[in-house]
Amino acid sequence: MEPSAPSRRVTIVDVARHAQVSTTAVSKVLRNAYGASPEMRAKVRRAIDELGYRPHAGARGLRGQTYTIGVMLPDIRNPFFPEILDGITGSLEDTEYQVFLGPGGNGEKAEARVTEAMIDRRMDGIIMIAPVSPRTHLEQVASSVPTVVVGRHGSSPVYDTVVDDDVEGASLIVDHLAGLGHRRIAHIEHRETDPTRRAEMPNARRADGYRQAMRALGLAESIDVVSTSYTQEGGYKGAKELLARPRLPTAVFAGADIVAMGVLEAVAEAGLSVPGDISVAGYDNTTFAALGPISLTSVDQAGHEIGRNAARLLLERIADRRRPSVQVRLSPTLVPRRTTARPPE
Amino acid sequence: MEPSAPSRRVTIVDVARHAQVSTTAVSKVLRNAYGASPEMRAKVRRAIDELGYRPHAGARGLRGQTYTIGVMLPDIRNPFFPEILDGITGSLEDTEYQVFLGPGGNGEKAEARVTEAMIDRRMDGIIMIAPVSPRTHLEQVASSVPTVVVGRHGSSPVYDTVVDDDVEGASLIVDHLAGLGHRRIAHIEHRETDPTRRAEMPNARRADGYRQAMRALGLAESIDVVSTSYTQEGGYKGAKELLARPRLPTAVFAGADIVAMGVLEAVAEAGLSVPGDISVAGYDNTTFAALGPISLTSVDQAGHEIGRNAARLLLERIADRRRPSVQVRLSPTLVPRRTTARPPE
DNA sequence: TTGAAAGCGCTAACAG
DNA sequence: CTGTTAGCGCTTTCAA
Repeated sequence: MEPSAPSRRVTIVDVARHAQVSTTAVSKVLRNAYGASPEMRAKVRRAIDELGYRPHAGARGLRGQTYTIGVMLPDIRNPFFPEILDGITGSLEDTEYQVFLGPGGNGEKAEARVTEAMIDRRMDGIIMIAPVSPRTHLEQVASSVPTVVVGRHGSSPVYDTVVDDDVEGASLIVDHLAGLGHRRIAHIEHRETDPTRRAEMPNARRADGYRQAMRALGLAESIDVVSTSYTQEGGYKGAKELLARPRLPTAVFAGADIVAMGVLEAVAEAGLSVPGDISVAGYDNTTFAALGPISLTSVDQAGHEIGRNAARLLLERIADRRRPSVQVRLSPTLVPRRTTARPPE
Repeated sequence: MEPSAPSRRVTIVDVARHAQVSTTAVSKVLRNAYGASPEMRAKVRRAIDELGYRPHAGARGLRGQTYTIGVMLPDIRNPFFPEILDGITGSLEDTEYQVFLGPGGNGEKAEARVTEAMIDRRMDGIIMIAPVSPRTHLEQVASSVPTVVVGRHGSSPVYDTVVDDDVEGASLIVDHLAGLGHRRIAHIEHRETDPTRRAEMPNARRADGYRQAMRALGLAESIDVVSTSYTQEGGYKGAKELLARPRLPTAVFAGADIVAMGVLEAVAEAGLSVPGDISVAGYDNTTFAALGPISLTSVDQAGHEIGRNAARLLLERIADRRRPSVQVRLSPTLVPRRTTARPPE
């Protein structure tokens, strides 16, 4: 076997010649386009199989579509994304479209690089998962290619959105804890200063949902929010701060599972037990939340459903670029586990 | 802002006109190719900036390169991949190349689909991470595009490889446990029947490494391997089996962290404590192994280094497709944590 | 050093 | 229903 032999690939011309038809005919068969008799289709398909022909996506893209969907993933480490991704690829695997993930890694700049790269490659559509870029950038992307934005609140006329209701998710947790008898329920949020992001980012909505739910339960005076970041360290620091309060909270609602991990660590260090002395809840129902030694009460976003909807909306928008934008909102569910229980007497 | 307005993009012709030069000149500047005076370069670059021109990757690919690198990822859930990915993207971010991930999901078929899609898009190179496909498929891919295979033992003349030494990693664990005083050290492996895969897949090498290390320590008669799968459930079942032995092992080396999670669960169910009654070790040093409540002893593969090497080899091979293939082998390190300790008296 | 012209592989527009 | 023709946006000859 030759190392990467640049042997000429089979082209549409080869197929046409082999099948004794025009390239146009082959093209029509490839695209299932109108204007080819059944016999011709059969003949062409046979030639394609016999020659092992595969169309060159780049060349197709020069005139038509590239049959490529780009998914921008800000943080591949986030254990919540695989579910969404499965939903997307599952919906697309019976289509001609192929999904490629662009690692959006490090903030706005990396996101911009990836989206530009997707546009440079004329991808037919883009799904942006929990982007942190300013809205103007999202709209700029959306104005040049069909786009669906996932995990970001607020709507735009130029892109469709799919979100899970973070306000509802937060109240699921608060209600659950209050139902167990807790009153001093604290929350650890991700610090957010930018006003647009305060309105659009899931973390901010969760904090709002917490406040709303507390008020609805008549626990307004117990509202206690610590601002750190959605990291294990953020959870650790936030919990340290809470554990220094004159009156300890009996429950901590961490805005994300990873934050809850830091909380568990700090609580253990303080010699307190979970859930005996203090209940802890997270958000996202990540893989490790379910692990035996952790067993963290959390909120499950219907990741698979989110992905399915995103894919569906994108296909619809590719088919009709000027239809009005759509917003899909899904509801989360509570997953109670062993880190939450009745407060100490 | 128009919803996805198909407004004509700036092309190389626009740039050429704006700069008052030929398209050939612009092309040369784009590719840093030989044959353009400094003044011309400056003029062209200015035009590019002024017009906000970005080359169409697909069109470039029709004659030259696509400046796209594909990374096939079999299982996006595996917490070990992000490190490798960071290594790859880090090495490539100062180049013209853009990385896209292909979700290889469900076994050979999905892997084939993704690699074909990458080839259809004329990606300039492919990195396959821990592929499960038969070697013939890997070689077929490699024969049509520069390829680096990561996390798979055995070499091929047509592709380069980067692996972490799994035999060494296994012996790190066994030596660690033996050093603590353990003699009855059992191992849970991933069942592998295919002979090529037994030789090439990391899981099989780990099992071999375990046996080798046990023999080297004179513990040959204590060798005890249970074959299940690299899943939490596999770990659970494997541990159940081990806990039914007439003489219990004092330590269990699980072939992967996720397997160790299942082991911890089974051990807890049996009313035994870790590491008091039984020590447990994993492999991969995944994110959750470090979490406080888990604190699992594990083996860290130098993921970042693996990624860096893979990217470097790929660029070298893209530059010279007929150079002899290269194999890089890196060494893992032990990360002792709280799940391993001296055996009970 | 520069640019004109051909062509990469495909699809769209059109004519038969 | 079928085929011919003209590009898509770029790189690569090859001549000037």
